[in-house]
Amino acid sequence: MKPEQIQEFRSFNRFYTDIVGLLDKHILNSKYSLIEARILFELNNGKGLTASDIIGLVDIDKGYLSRILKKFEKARLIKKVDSLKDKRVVALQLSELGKKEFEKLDKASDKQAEDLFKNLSESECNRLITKMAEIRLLMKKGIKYE
Amino acid sequence: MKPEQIQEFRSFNRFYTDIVGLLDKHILNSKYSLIEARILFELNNGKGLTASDIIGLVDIDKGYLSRILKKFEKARLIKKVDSLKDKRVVALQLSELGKKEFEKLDKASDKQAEDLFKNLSESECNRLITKMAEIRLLMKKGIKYE
DNA sequence: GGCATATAGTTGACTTTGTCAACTATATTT
DNA sequence: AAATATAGTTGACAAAGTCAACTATATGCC
Repeated sequence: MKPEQIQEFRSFNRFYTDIVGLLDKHILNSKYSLIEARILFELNNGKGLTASDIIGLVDIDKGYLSRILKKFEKARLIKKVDSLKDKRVVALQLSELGKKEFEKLDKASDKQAEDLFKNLSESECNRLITKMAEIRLLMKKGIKYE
Repeated sequence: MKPEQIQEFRSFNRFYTDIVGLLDKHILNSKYSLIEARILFELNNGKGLTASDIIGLVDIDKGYLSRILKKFEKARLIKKVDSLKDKRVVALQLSELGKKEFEKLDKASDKQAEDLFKNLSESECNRLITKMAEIRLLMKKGIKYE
């Protein structure tokens, strides 16, 4: 990759992470931290995940995660179900309350995205999202063989 | 924006921030935190910035920034120059050492980007970076009237 | 079977990062 | 010249994240 391209990439990163950072900051005037919201997302997304599964999905220290999950359990957001075949592992499931809480965050994030792009026309939205999907594909290809 | 587009946007955000998060994490086995590195970047970029300028550029609490700058000064990375016309403000300048330290971080980031994309062809790199620039333009347009 | 090694998750102790409000000093407004 | 605003500092604190030791169970291998 050429030096100017690297500069553009890094400049884009600063720009993009600043924006996402502001969005996250705003959402997170909710009762959940960014990482907690992400864990709720993953729990909603994949049923019966274990703590180890989550670590594979989000890059978090296992001790830290353990405490977050304990907090979630205490707040009745999740249920822990002991695995039968392996007594070390527990499957995690969002409770009804947990799902409701997740839905709230999810709706708020949707709303935020909608607001963010409210000045773009339909065709601009199309172009934007198409480009994001393409970037993702290209980057996945780039990363694959690491 | 359509619901599927919002989903794609948010999914892209998770993907992209995960990657950038990993890159940052790696760089930051250096002696500087992410925010410190960003402040060094801004100081290198704009000469004679004040603390307030930096707050305008990076979204940081002024107390927190004050301490970081004090730390930089102690480490001889910056010089503080009292403004003549307004005795409340101090202009900040990277020292030679500060510039050297910044260069190290900067080179490491460049290298990281280069490695990240080493499996992409020249034309793929072109497409990728072009799309990033386009996304930035579109998003800036979207945000402009907030 | 029985020992060595690996994995899942928990806990304690700790560091780093970030927040908030009060405060000093100077500048600006009225 | 009094009131208000701004730049930056400081103290006290809270939130986020790290690291290693530990328990319990599982797996590989002789």
